[in-house]
Amino acid sequence: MKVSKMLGERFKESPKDCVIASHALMMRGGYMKYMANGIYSLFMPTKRITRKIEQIIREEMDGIDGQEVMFPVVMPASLWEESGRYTSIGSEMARFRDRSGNNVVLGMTHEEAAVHLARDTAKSYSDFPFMIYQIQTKFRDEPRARGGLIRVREFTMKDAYSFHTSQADLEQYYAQAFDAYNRIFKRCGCKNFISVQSDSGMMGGSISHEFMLLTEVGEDTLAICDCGYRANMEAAAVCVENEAGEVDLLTEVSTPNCKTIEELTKLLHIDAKRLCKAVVYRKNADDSYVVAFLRGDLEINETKLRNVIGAEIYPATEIDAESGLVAGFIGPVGLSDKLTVVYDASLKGIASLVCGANRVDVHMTGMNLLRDVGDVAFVDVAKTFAGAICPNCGKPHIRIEKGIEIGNIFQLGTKYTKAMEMTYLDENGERQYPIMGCYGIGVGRLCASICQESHDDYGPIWPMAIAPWQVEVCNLRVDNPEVQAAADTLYADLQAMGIEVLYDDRDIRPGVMFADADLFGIPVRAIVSPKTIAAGCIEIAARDKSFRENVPIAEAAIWIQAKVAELMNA
RNA sequence: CGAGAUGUGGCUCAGUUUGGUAGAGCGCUGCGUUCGGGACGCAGAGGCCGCAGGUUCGAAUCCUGUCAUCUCGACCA
Repeated sequence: MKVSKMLGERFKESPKDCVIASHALMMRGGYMKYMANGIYSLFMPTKRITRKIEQIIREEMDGIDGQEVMFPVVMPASLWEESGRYTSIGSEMARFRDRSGNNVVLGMTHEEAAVHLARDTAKSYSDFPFMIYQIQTKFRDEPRARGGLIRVREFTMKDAYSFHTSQADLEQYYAQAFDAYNRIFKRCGCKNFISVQSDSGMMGGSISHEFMLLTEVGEDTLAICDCGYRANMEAAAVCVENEAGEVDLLTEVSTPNCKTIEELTKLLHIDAKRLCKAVVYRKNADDSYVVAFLRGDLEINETKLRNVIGAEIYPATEIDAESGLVAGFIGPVGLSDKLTVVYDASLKGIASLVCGANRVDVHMTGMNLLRDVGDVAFVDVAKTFAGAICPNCGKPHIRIEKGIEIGNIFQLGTKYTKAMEMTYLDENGERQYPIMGCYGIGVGRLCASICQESHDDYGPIWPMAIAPWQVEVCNLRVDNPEVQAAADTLYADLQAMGIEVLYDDRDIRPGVMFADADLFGIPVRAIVSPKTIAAGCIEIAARDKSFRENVPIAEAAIWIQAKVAELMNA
């Protein structure tokens, strides 16, 4: 490809709305064009990168016996009504009517379509297991797109669905998919990525993992321990150690205008770890109140709370008087039994707590949960924190990092096959529901994430395996016949060898050409210029500055070919 | 959906306080001089100042509404 013929423009200055490096560089480098919120067109270099990523994904999916299929983008609402998600999913799913007035949806995930495709053909246990996948456009009407291709509304995704006749078989395949994912990200050139335990969210199911590229600009927060424990903050279990302390009498104390943990600790001269803090939420469904009690120094993890309650909730900013709740003075003793109340395990084992007395300006000391409330069931709804005790090794070594979710795998179970009546006959002639797994990778997000991980101030540094081209030939002086001839020849020779070459054949100043080359981020650069041609050489340099050599013209193409091969296998 | 900020040629911005012929740099076109890290000179092209109302002799500038974008939060396979 000749740069002179390629559509796209590169800029010296970052577009003002770009906040993270990958977004700014991909806009500056002419990789994509903004069309609407979370919707972009991709220029040729990006399309070439994503095509390579898709090919790597394809090879690895085929490698674990995946069958590539294609599901529809537009699906009838009736299919989604079967699974119950037509109503359970909110406005992030785009819905409209076709010309006949039928409700249809734009696919944002394809479990329903996968079951629909498989349920009439896989009728015998001998048809199992199998995995089907596709690489296709998804539309999710996200409340807030950001970070360029990191979070968009329309994007390309590889989504895979496996079907099994036993949990053991699913788990065995899940492990294979896990390994395949590790290979995919490694082959794409990701360096700092890990897998973490995750919350299953709207997908349902039990066990799930997310693959995270560790980066400061990541949207997800992760709890990591040196022992190997890794979890998304949303799913991270919290363990705390409590000193029991002395049992004391339940006593009311006057605490005028003392509503916060900080004020209480100062007034009563106690550690926040001795406080029983109340956090109030309301259920989306009926606005009823949910009160969560936890240790004073901790915070609520709303995702875990949501899972424990089994309902959608929102923080209660204002509290109605008839609820019996007195903001700032809420305690477990004598609460209305109409409330949903949960106790976090962080309160366990403390003999004597300070809590609200459910009256204005009054707290209680000496509260003992077992004695004063009863044998409460403790749950885990606290948010983990740096220095928390690792649920795996028991040491206080949890650290918090940020990551971008580049892929995920779920053990779905029978949620969809049951809801949509997909059955098969087992060895005994009995009707059974297949067990499903699903596996996703966002292609554009992966591309942007790799840019985020691998760039400098001047542009992306694409790994060889996914670089839009393997080599860029810079013709530094088109007005010099010797240079022109050598550059033309090198371009032709490399192409004849099957190497992917971008040829900058423009009549521009060297500084501009170098700046653009940095933005192209192509791993190997051949610079043809009067400076080295006089000595019969072409300069060959790495985008990441790992090498820079003058190679005789006659050997340049072979030299480059070897270098490309070396970097492909790196 | 709440709070804040911003909308002026393709890009980055000035001009808005105090209303008076729409500006700069980069980019683009032509000519010339240059040529190893975003050169220089000359000559050009390109803008209903987000949109809609209003105030005024006169609005990019003041008022009202609205839309969009970004940030924080909410939300999010």
